[in-house]
Amino acid sequence: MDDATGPDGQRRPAAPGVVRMRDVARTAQVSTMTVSRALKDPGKVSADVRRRVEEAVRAVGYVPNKLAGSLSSRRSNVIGLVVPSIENSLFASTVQGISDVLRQHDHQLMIADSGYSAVAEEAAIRAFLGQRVAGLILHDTTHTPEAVAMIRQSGVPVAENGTLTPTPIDMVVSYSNFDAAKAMTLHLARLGYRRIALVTLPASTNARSRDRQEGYRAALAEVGLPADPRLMLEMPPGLASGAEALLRLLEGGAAPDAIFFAGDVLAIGAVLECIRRGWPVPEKVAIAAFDNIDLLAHLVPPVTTLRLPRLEIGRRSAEVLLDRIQGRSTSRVSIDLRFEIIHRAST
Amino acid sequence: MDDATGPDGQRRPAAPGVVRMRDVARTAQVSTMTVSRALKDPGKVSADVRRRVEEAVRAVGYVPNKLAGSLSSRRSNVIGLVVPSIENSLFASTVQGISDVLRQHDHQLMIADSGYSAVAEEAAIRAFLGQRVAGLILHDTTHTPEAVAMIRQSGVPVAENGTLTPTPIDMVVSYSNFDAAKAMTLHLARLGYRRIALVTLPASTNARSRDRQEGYRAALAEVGLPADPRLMLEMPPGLASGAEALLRLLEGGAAPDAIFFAGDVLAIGAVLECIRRGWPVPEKVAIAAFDNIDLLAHLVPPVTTLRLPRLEIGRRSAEVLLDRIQGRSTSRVSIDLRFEIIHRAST
DNA sequence: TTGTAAGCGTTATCAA
DNA sequence: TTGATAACGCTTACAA
Repeated sequence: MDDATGPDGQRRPAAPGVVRMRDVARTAQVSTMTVSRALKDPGKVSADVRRRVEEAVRAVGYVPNKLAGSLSSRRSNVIGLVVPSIENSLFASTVQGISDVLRQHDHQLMIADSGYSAVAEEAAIRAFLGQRVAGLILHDTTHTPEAVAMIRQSGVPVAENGTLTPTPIDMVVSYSNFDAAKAMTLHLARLGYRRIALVTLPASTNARSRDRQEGYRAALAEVGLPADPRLMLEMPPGLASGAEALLRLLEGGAAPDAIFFAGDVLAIGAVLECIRRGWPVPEKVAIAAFDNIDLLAHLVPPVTTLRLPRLEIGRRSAEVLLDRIQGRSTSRVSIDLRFEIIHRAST
Repeated sequence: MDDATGPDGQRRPAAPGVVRMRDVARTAQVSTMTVSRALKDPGKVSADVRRRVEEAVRAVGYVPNKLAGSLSSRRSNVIGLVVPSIENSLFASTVQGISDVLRQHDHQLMIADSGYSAVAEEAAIRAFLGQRVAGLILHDTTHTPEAVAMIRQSGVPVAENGTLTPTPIDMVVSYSNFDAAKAMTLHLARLGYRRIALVTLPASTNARSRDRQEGYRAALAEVGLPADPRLMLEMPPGLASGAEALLRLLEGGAAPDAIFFAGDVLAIGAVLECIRRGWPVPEKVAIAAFDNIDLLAHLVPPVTTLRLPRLEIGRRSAEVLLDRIQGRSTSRVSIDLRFEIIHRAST
């Protein structure tokens, strides 16, 4: 057993309370290797040793150093997650799902946000790879070429979440924004609406918005409704934005009979504006939303929307990563999770 | 310069694409130490070497291994955060604030949620200490004794966020739940309301709720209003809960003229219930909320509430930790951030 | 079942 | 300004 005070090398001293495996080993009268075994694979040591080690761990207050462990074993138990915005509560369920699964499997979650910028995402990915994460979860599906190259070179498994992209880096776990927007548009058409407007977030920087626009157009084509460009609007996120979109559409020269708000909290802003003005929904105009925000069920009237598998996306993403990390699978899965239309009084 | 293929020790092979500092060193024709210097402190190497190293880094696609770096330097750039719930959007702003500051200072964020359980919080803290985080941010201010002991022994700086506790482990960055609840209650009294009800989340497990109840009582005492126990309610979180609280209070035998919802989205649920029933607010009953959720400003009527420094709490927490980590400060600060009453039409 | 030695990829230290 | 060497605290590989 070696001594902590080396002959010369005076490094930055460890914090006073820092306990190393060798301290446990000394207390338990065994080698560090035996401590290591007793901790990770208790079946491999004698009952007596196991007991002594456990006791020593408690006595000295030992917390194993994962940095050293991971460096040595070349194995990490940290997963890196990049979301466009931490503050946006739509992503919160997904993060919760990821966190739940990781906790059960003794893994940790590192999180960063890109502010909807691919360049910032690249920086976050580089930092995560520097931390030698065992896997990555990315909400966005568009990345800088450098980011993709780094990930490929590192060999780290990746799950992408934002939309069911046909060209994933590795694995995708999502629902189809195209299918979802198409399904809701068809639903509105089936209810008899003929002038269905679509409001999305700006599509130029957002693959999800683009997919939704295409799904909407596909639905119109399918039922033989004309695609009036005056009925398609792109708005910034926010409640006020939804109200503004409503007014612009209704007071323009080509008023819709239904508006499908396919983004953020736009629909809520619109319904509140209707309440404010005393406009009856759906008589004045029908309103549909895109996400199962709790509030939509409690608005007046309750709002028709899509139930998206946000939590499940998180859970499954974590699961497919763990499957790969723990060698249970080598396949590059693409998981299409299901959505559902929740019909309520607003349409 | 040594060779990667050792004489015998056949460990788990590194991933194919993994590049080490020695690869950069070989390419740039310098020692690893010089590469290390060129990367961390470019001023300490010659311009020529700097250029060669930079080029080599790019050529081989080198991403420094922080695990090895932190192990060797005994310095980490990871901060651990434990929140009660990831999904609860009230914490999202704080997380965003933390993340913003950390990114600017090249630090990473690890996040875990405790599900409002001190035992789960302890497990998360143990895991973080195992990762040798440089600092901890805890939303809760009540912890298991073991958790406190571990943190103390580790010497890691901690910032607590939930309420302005008089007995922090180390540092606190928060607002006073007592003062905030008191201020709003006084505000209602000043507006002429005489039967002011308080609805909080269950106080038995939540220090924040307790502080708010005490602030409410203190305000009543100060203005000489009686504290009618029938006017104090504890409810689980959620929109439906708010509606239920409203009905219970108004249809009980001791109807209030104002209700102060000091928790979660309770106030929103109550206002929506009023809209549903056509009850005029504040004529039928005045309603005040506790948090600056965007939606409150857009409801009908807009709801009086408190502007709490959620984002700022995150930013300041990260800042005081970094101050300590980087040796700019040794003091155990306690920061009382300010709140503000936003008076709107609902009261 | 237990221990010894080497090495994980970096940085601190000291010497040149 | 640069490099050689010894840690950092753990686990792998192998020997006893």
